[in-house]
Amino acid sequence: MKHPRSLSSRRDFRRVMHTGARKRSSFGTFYVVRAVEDNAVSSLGLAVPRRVGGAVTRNRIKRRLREAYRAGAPERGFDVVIQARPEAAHVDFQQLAEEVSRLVAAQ
RNA sequence: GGAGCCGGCCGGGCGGCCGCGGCCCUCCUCGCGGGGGUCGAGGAAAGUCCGGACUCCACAGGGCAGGACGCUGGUGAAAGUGCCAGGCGGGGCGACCCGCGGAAAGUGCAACAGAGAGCAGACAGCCCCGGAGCUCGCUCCGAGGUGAUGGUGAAACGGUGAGGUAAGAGCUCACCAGCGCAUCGGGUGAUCGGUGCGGCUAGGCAAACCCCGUCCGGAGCAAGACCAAGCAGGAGGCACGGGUGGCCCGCCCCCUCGGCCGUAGGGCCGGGACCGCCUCCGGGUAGGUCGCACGAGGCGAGCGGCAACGCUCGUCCCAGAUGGAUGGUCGCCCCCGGGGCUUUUUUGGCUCCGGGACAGAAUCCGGCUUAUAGGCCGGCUCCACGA
RNA sequence: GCGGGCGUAGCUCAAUGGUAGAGCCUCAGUUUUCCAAACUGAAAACGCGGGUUCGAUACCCGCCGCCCGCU
Repeated sequence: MKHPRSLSSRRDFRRVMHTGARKRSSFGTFYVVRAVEDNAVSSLGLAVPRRVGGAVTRNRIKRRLREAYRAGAPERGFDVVIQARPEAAHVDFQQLAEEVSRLVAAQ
């Protein structure tokens, strides 16, 4: 399975965060919305604020979340924003991947 | 064996599986595709404290203001404590470490204590003179002398000795320390050593104002260049061509159109808008390419130099993302800590659990500073013991 | 990337080279039947580490934290 596209523009972030379904987990808040076209490649936006750590841990969180998404979440049809919390750096990867798949697929 | 000083280096390794970014090659069903190869974070990539390269502001001068720096000589493209070597002063038993223009240009500052704190000062004390008293080794009163003694303070206007004196005092002398001038010698120099003379003392703080010397234009790769796409302008002010940057001065240079003159550089005359800048409101776009990865470059030899470093030769090509790649996960080994077992101690073996730092390139480079688990190497000092 | 400002009692702020102060808060006492108010008293601080100075909250240097601009 391939990695999802990355969201970049402020506009896209706003769209997903305002119109999407909000779900919480121990390591972050999820915003999930159906993509405009059903078989478009899914998009993933990662919001990792400065307060969770330095550049190293923030990058690490983003990499782990991307990998966790790739491991099981739908390849097509969803736009997702994950707002990370400091716990995301320490959560077991197995648990992280299951949580991401479950919360996205539940939509 | 213990304690310590200085310098340099590394900063997990190997292998599966699944992935990411750049470049090259290749295949086809040509696309937002497949395959192969290759490269892919750091010693600090960090903080942004200095300095440069580079780009734009069209370009150089003088003065003022402002800022930075400050022993000497090297080195380096440059630089606040860049680095190396040296000088002087201070600290430490020592290896070593820390500091560095000027206080006899001027202004200013010093709480409390203390008699007195900046051309210093009589509280006690000491001494002399006059008077009075007396138990006649003194006491009291008055006028003076004195910076040797006490006490205060961070700091009290050289130290020791002798002479001198009523008591004292650089008052005089000798030596020492320190200062100035002259001079000799060593050193490129900071400065060191010596000789002579002078006057006897000139305090501290410039990370207080300041003085002297040296240096400094501004902005920053979101610089800047090109391409593409796209909308809708309005109000006010400034200027009446622009340029100079914080200010001033003088000077110089550059636009366009028409006409005339000149071989030409250019000159003269006349005209000058589209437009420009600033502030506010409103609208559009925030895509691509270049800059952008060969450089004050890395590594290894040789030579020169005490060294920093330089020169020559050989060899290598070594990240270029753009919401931002260099990862996720598993196994083995290594290191550290803890528990259990093994025959007791030391050494060791087996097994289980936990941990392995600080930290992520964004134009590039040279420094500085700060963070950092654990480990390696080299040089040196002091103490104790032994030979 | 470039630049600026601020860290002082629990909170909001002063003082600027010598002893750090005010208001609110807290605690104790007086007063009151009790509470409040009032009065009296007390506790409590210069972000951290070096340096300059006799002496630093202030001056200089380096860190740490927070806030704000410009592009």
